[in-house]
This record gives sequence, C-alpha cells and structure tokens, in this order.
Amino acid sequence: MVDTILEAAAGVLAERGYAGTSTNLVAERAGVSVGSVYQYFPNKDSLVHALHERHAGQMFQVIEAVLGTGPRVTLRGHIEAIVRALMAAHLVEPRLHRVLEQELPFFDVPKADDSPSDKGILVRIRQLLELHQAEIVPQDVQLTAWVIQRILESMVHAAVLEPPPGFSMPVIERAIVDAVMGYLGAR
Amino acid sequence: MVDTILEAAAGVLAERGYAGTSTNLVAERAGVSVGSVYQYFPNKDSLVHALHERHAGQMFQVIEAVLGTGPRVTLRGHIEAIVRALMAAHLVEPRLHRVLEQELPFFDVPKADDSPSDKGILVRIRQLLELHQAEIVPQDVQLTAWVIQRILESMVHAAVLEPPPGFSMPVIERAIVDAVMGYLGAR
Amino acid sequence: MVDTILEAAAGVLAERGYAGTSTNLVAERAGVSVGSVYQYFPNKDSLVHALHERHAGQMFQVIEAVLGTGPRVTLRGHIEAIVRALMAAHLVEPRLHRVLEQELPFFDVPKADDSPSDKGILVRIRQLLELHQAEIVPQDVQLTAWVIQRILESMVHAAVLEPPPGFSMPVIERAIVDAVMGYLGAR
Amino acid sequence: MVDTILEAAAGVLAERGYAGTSTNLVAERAGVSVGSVYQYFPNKDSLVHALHERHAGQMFQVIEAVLGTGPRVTLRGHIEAIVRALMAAHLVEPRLHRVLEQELPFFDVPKADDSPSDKGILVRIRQLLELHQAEIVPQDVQLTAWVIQRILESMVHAAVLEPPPGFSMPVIERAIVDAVMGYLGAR
DNA sequence: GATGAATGAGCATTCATTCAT
DNA sequence: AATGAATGAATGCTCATTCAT
Repeated sequence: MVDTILEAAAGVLAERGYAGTSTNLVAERAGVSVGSVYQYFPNKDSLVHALHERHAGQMFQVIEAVLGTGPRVTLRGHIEAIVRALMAAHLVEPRLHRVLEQELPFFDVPKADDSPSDKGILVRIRQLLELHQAEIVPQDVQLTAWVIQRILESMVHAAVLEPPPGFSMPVIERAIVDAVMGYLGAR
Repeated sequence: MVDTILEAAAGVLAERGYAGTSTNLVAERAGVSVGSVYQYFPNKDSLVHALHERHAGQMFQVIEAVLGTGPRVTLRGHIEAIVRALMAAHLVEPRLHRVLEQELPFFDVPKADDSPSDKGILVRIRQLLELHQAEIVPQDVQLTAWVIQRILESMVHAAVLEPPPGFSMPVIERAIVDAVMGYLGAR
Repeated sequence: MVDTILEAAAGVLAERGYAGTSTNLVAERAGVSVGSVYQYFPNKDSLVHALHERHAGQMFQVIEAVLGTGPRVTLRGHIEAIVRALMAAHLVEPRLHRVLEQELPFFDVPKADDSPSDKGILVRIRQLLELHQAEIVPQDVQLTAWVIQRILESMVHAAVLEPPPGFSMPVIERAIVDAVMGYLGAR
Repeated sequence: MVDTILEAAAGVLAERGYAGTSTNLVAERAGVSVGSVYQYFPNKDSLVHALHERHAGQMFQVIEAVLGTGPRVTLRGHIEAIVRALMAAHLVEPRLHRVLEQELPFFDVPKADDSPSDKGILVRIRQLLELHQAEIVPQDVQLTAWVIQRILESMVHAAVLEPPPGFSMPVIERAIVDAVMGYLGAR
C-alpha cells in the first residue's frame, strides 16, 4: 500500500509538479482513498519527502556500488564511473528527479545509522579523495569534497534537464569528468 | 507602478516564499489594488518571472561591468573578478535569490527556457574564452562555456545559501575560481 | 451583504444546529459565494459569534426598554415586565436561541462602550435592586443580582424550549416571577 | 469493557471537549480498537449520551441518598443537604460536567427528552414538596417541582463553572438554598 | 467477539482572477 | 487606468463508520 501510494505520487509529481500535485489526485491515481494516504503519510509534504528519501537512497547505493567494484585503480576511473552511474540513474525518470531535486539536493544523507556504510555520499567522496591525496592539488579534503559535490550535482542535473544543444551524452559526460578532474589538478 | 509592484513582490517573496505569496498580498504591500497588478501582469507567474528576469539582467550587467573594465589582463584575473562580483551580488538579498532559484522552478511546471540574459552571459563567457583560447585545454568553446556557467551558478548559490561550515567567504571564493581554472586546465 | 449572510446563518443554525452548519451551506443559503462569507467573517465561529452579539444586544435593548418605561412603580411590576419581555423575545425564534444560548449565556454584555447606558443587563438588575433595597431581604446586591440573573436565564430558556407539560405560558411566566420575588423575600 | 470505554470517553471529553473527541481517540485511550467501541455503542453520540445518562443517574442517587437519610426533619434541612450534595458531586469533575451540560446540547441537534433519571429527580422533589405542602406557598406541586429543578440545576452549574467573584462556596450555597426556600415562600 | 486498515463524504479555508463601477 | 468586492473551484485534511480477517 505504501508502495502503491509512493508510485502514484511519483507519477503525479513527475507529470504535474509539486504545486499541481494534490493528495486526492495521488489517492485516485493509486486506486486508494485519501484516508489511506493519510494513514501512512501525515501530510502532503511527507509524501514528497518520502519520495525524496527513496531517491537519495538510490543515489547513495549507486555510488556505493561503483566504489565497491574493487580494483578500479585510477582516480579518473572512479570519477568516470560515478558520473556515468549518476547520469544513468537520472535519465530514467528525469521529470521526477527535477521536481525532487530542485527542492532538496540529492546528496542528502539517506539515514544516520550507526552502520559504517551509511555515512552518505559526501563521506564516500572524501574517502576517495584521501585514497588519492598524493595525486591531487587542493589540500583541504573537506572543502574539495564540497566543491566536487556541487559540480557533480549541478552538472548532472543540467545535463539531463537542459543539455547544451548539439552535444551527445557521452561528450557531456566527459566534460563533467574533465571539470572534476581539472579542479583536482589531476587531469 | 510596475516597479512599485515588482519591489513589493520581491519583498513578499523574500519574506514568505513562493507558496506564501499571493497577488492580493503583493498588491496590498505595493499600496495598489489587485486589479492594478493584473493590469500589468496577466497572472501570478508572470510576476515572478519578471522578477527572475530582473535578477538575470542584473547578473548580466554585473558580468558586463567586470569584463568591460578593460585592461584586466589575465584569464584568472577575469574569472576572479566575475566570481567576486557574483558573490557580492548574491549576498545582497540572499532570501529572494533562494526563492527565485530554488523554489521557483519547483513550483513552475513548464521549465522556462533560458532567458535572454542567461544567453547573454553565456555569450560573454564564450567571448572571454575565445580571447584566451591559447591558454585553455578544452577545445569546444560552446561546451566549455556551458560547463563554466553551470559551475559558477551552482557554486555561487551554494556558497551563499549553504556554505560548507568552517570556511571563510574568501576561501570559498578562491575554491570556486580554482574549480573553474582547473577545468580550463589553466591553473 | 453582511446582513444577508447573518440571516442565512441564523436560518441554517436554527435548522441544523452548530455542528450541522457549514460555511458553504450558509453561503449557498445566502445566495452568495463562500468567498464572500470569508470576506466579512474570518471563520465559522466568528459567524456564530456575530449572531450571538446580535441576540445579546437585542436582549439588552428589551430590558432597557422595559426599565425605561418610567412610572412602573412596584418591584414586582418591573420583574413581571422583564420576564414577559424576555419570554416574548425568545418565543420568536426559539430554535435559534437554543443554539445560540447554550453556547454562551445571553446576558453577555453586548459592548464595553463608555456610554453609561451600555453597562449590560447585570448592572441594570443591580440598579433595580438598589432602587428597591428597602423591600428585599438579601442584603448583598452583587450576589443577589447574580442569583436573579441565573434564575431568569435558566427558566426563560427552559420555559421556551422544554416547558413542563400542561401549563400555559402565562402560568409559567407567573411561576418565574414568583421564583424571583420569592427569593427577594418580597412576595 | 463498556466501562473502560466510558471511562476513556469521559477523560477525552473532559480534556478536549466535544468537538475534539473522536471515536478513534476514545478507543485508543481505552486500549481497545474502534471496532470494539462500535460493538457497544452504535455511534459517537450514543457514547456521549451514555455518559450523560450516567451523570444524571449519579445525581439521582445523590438525591436519593440525601432524602433517604431519614429523620432530617425540616424542609430547609432537606434542601440544604441536596444543594450541598449536588455541589460536591459537581466539583469532582467540573470539566466533564461543563462539556456534558454546556457543549452537548449545543452539538446535539435532536433535543433528547428528559432522561429517566431526570424524571426520577423530579418525582423525588415532588414527594418532598408533598411532604411539606403545609409549609409552602405555591400550590401546584408539579409546576413547583419543575421550577425548583431548574433553579437547582442552573445555579449549581453556574456556581461550579462561573461563580460570582468574591464569594466563597458556602456563601453561594446558602444563596441557592435561599433562592429555593424563597420561592417556596418558606424562608 | 475483537481488530484496525480502509473508506470517502464532507468541511473549513484560500486565493487567483474577474468585472462593474 | 484604477479599484476592490465578489467569485468559486480547488485543496489539504478529518473522522465516523464499515467489514474482512
């Protein structure tokens, strides 16, 4: 039931935007009654929030998966894989992601568990940077990770939602990787 | 009159966010009647769009002014000046900018195409790149300008609205310049 | 417009009680739109409150009129006139009064003006008692007025809404007067 | 079970008023499911009516107890005992009584006819009056009992819920007794 | 009997927009 | 042009009630 509602909400949100999404519409789309929506979500915003959490979790797992692939030795290889994975994930339902991510950045930590694997994307990037600290120019890992996070987020979104006309995705992808690597001074 | 209304709208928008802004409230704040608002703006969204346009225009002028300063020889010098000017411009009314840049696209279903001012900025950046083409690595000026515009926009906004804790503005500013220059391979 | 709405509200309230009264219904009954109701009354309760004020004002005027009649010399004569007037006023729209008065007592002071004539019913009763202090047994005018207020209010309501079976109004009226006079020890 | 539910309903009603009381809340407070509430009470109103009935029953028993005490010879002694007992009973849970006696009829469109307990009280008062018929002035016992019941009810409620400022309970109690005795002409 | 998830009619309230003055 | 009272569709949300388990 929760899933049915979330799926319906995702659809309505993608099609009509936040303002155009009403709880009654979501319920109708889900084939349940409004009351059932409110049984599981205290208000409209919590619905969107849940969708958001779900997406943030997915993005986190995408990055986890990429970084866990093991012997992908070079830094550039890692960055390439991350960018490719993020792009792929965002191309699935771009409309929904636009709505979702323009409210809150997708880098939000999904949960604050104690499990060491749940520290969020920012931590993962920092770990990656520390692993390759010898190869990169900026010395403050904290600040550098913040910058990279911004670059990745804004460019992946822009690439999916309003790509510069006349360039193929692989070319754009490469430009994003270049931007990150250029900043790291590790071209 | 148009200006009075826009000013009022800017105030209300900054104070109460998009959802909290009503045409009646704007009219009251402007000291005119709702009818007068509708005399000049066909609907609520056109009001907000006008504000957005105004902001984009201001940013364009800021860049124009910087690039027109003449004998600022180095590329890094230009970039530094642009970043500094953008930061300064955004620090003036951060609350309004937050609404304009974070909330507006969220509530505004049909994604407004790039405004003329945005296009203008893109052109200016391209011109700057062409002027210094010898010093930079990426060869496609069009794509490079697009990337740089993304980086500038997202990082300036992030710096103003949610700066990484523990870093001073000059440090952050420098990081943004480094990111751009790094991408250009012209560190 | 305000009056149209109040009239409609009075009708709906009398027919369906407080819980059964909806702002939309009132608007429909008044032949205006809900929006217009909210133009003049900030919320549902304020509607009921306004009706209440109106009624309290009417009751106050009824009493004013009676006591101002001048040379009605005896205390009993005054009390009789008051009871008769209150009964008459309540027999007009008993259903509405029931709803109105079971929420707040009808003795509420209508307004707290500076005008000496606007001190409320309680004050009027006290004045009457002071005028005839020689004839009555209870000595504390304040407390006595409070008791009489209670007796009048509860018995007039009861007489109109659930009269004891088998007794005519004049008989009941007389019983109320007897109760008041008996308490005053001035039978 | 029925009692658990009624107890929970009394608590919720006292704390949150009629409008703030929902069957789900009562069920939760009682530690049972809504379904179980509906097993014993066909609807929300029947719950509140049951509570009302219970209260009326308690008042009846209070009066029974007082009048059954036997050799309390004088009429005034009986009235005093009744008033004192009623006051004591109402001081126990004034908030619940306020809801039951002020809010309930306001929300409850069809005026419930006098409950059997109310009738019982009326009968008891009549018996008392008949016992002392020689001492009292009003001759119609039926009407006189009705008047006294009104006076007792309204004044005890008023004394508990909105006592006149500056008077102690014993003084107020005495005033109530005086009112009843005065009406009976047996001061 | 007991449960509680599901229902959905209904409600108070908002606000962009219109149009007679 | 300017006004602002009037509009009414639409929204988020509640809660008494049902019924399959």
